[in-house]
Amino acid sequence: MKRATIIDIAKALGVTPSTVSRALSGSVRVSVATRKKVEEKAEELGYQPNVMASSLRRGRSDTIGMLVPRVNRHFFSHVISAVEQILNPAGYNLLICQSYERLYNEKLALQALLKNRVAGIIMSHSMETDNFDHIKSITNENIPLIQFDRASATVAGPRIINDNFSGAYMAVKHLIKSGYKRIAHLTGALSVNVYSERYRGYRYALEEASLPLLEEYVLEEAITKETGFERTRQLLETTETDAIFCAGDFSAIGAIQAIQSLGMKVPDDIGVVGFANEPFAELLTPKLTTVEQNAYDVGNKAARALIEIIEKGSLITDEEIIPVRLLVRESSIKF
Amino acid sequence: MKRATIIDIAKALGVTPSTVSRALSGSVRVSVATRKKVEEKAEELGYQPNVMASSLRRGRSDTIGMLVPRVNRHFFSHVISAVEQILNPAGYNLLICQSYERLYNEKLALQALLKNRVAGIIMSHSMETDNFDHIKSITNENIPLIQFDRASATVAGPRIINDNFSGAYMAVKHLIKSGYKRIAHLTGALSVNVYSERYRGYRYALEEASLPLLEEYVLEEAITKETGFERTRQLLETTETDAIFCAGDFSAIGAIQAIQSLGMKVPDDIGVVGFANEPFAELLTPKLTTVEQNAYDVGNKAARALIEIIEKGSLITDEEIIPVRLLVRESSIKF
DNA sequence: TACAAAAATACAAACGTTTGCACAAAAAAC
DNA sequence: GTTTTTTGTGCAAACGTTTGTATTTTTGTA
Repeated sequence: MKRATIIDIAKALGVTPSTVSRALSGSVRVSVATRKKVEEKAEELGYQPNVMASSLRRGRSDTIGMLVPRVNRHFFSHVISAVEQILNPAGYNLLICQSYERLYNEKLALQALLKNRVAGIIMSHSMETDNFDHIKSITNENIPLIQFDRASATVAGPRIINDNFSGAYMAVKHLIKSGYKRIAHLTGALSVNVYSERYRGYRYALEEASLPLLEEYVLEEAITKETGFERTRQLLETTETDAIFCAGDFSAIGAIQAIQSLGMKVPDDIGVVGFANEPFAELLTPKLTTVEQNAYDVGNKAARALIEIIEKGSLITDEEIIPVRLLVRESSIKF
Repeated sequence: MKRATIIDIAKALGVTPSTVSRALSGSVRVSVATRKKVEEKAEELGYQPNVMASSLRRGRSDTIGMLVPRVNRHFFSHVISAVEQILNPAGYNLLICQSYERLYNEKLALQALLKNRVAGIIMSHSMETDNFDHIKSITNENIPLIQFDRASATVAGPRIINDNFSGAYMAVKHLIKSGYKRIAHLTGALSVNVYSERYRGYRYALEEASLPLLEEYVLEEAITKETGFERTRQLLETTETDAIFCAGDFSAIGAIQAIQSLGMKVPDDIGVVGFANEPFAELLTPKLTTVEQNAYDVGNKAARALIEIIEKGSLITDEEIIPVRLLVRESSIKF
């Protein structure tokens, strides 16, 4: 009834557990004959190595912790998939946690990863996170940490981030080129690098075109469909906005619905651009112009950087910026 | 530099590791005074229990394995969230794996979970899975297993599944009531319970209305947007279909696009109903009528059933059917 | 004050691996 | 044919907990 151990294999074969261990781990210090016998016996007994015992003895595990705000975001789920594609073949497996955008959950998850003695962590912090001490304590514990997308420069270690500045710049420049002049910006907490960078890109594009940067055109805390809707109605009732650059596709939906609810048309009356290229973006009417992020590259680079640190002990602390792409569709072209 | 252990705490306090262990685990056999001292010292040293050592000694872990086809499906991600809401407070954490709809990955993931000695598994199998031996071997190993959504009755243990039959029946009955008569069905592999049940509901609704069940109206392997598109074009070019019941929202998008690409209109010429209520369903034009599943209930029940088995050793093998809801929107009402 | 009962703590083994070191047997070198 | 080297195994300790049993200390009772 009990699960087979290397001791069972050893006994059955008349050798010692150490030999079995060496045989299974592919050590050179064991003859081909015994290795074969051990492998056969292991198969026969349905042996599955006990990773706890192994990790305990070796002082490290082959589990990588991955902490994201939510798994069901197009970007994050694709990063996860890319990370798995690198990590699994390299012999690691992923312990995936979600913060659900809450700082409290983020701290809890980090604790859980610590307790599980993960070999490293790949994370993107929550929207509420504006203090990074709990993340710094991870690197202080000497656990390799890679930040991606949402990342603080105050935390040591590599950061793999999207070119939020250029994405925003391209988006707003495109709106200007399309003839829009009073461009508002719906965004999230500016304490999050992602949003501050997009805001910077927005400002830069306006400056470049000598358009004024108006205080009342920039609305924080507008990142969900609901808040996007509310802020947009408010905006349209109090200002002369003719276009909205949203820092996310969800708020862009809200914006479009608000615009339509006021009897105006997208893109004829108001132009809209989103960010992230969620799957629904091209299904909306009008199809949403948005900025596509290269989730595959982000995950790939993050995973490789982590392996580099774990296996080579490199102490790299740099920022890798992954290019983004503006997808021009219908919501931003008026004729 | 090294991480603190209970031995360090014990030494610092002049007691034995066993006392520390009991103090931290809240055993009654330890005085309040020492418990307090231990807790303070633990805090001071930044002690984090080593779950590997603990699990190894106890012979079981507090990790639950969760295996789903993909995390970025509306339904699955919400089930995960519901499961976490039950399991985390109960002291368990989740090891989430994805099969990406491939049998090979599913087997690999199950192996990984076994090696990690998870205390139990909550899973929904891949679309490719038509043989369940690898899943049965889990229950043979005496690891508590809960199947949800996609589940085989040949595997022992509880199954928490959506009322696919009723959902399909309601959807098709609704189409019939709306005046559609030649209703086609786009679905997935009928070896998957989910699809066979939806097919059964479809047939039942047709029978009830004395409508003929036509061979050429039922198309398997049409579950993605792309295959939905192709099958629908093919369908419209060779038959007199006037409505399509899709076993998933993704194929419904494909169907709608195919219909529109042939110059026809939804719902006026062809009615469409989907299944799953993906977030984009209500954003489509026309808004997609679809069947909503109660992911929260599914996850909740699955998690509770698992805890029941782990902690009480119950040997329940039953099927819990979670009600679904038809969301009537625009794509299925012609005037 | 003595003694039993209860409470608190100590002891030691065990969980299943891995690995440095020792050692024997076989192969190679002289 | 002896010595040296190589190759394959065995021995035993260690990783950090938990827990049954033994032992000590405290409390309560006569």
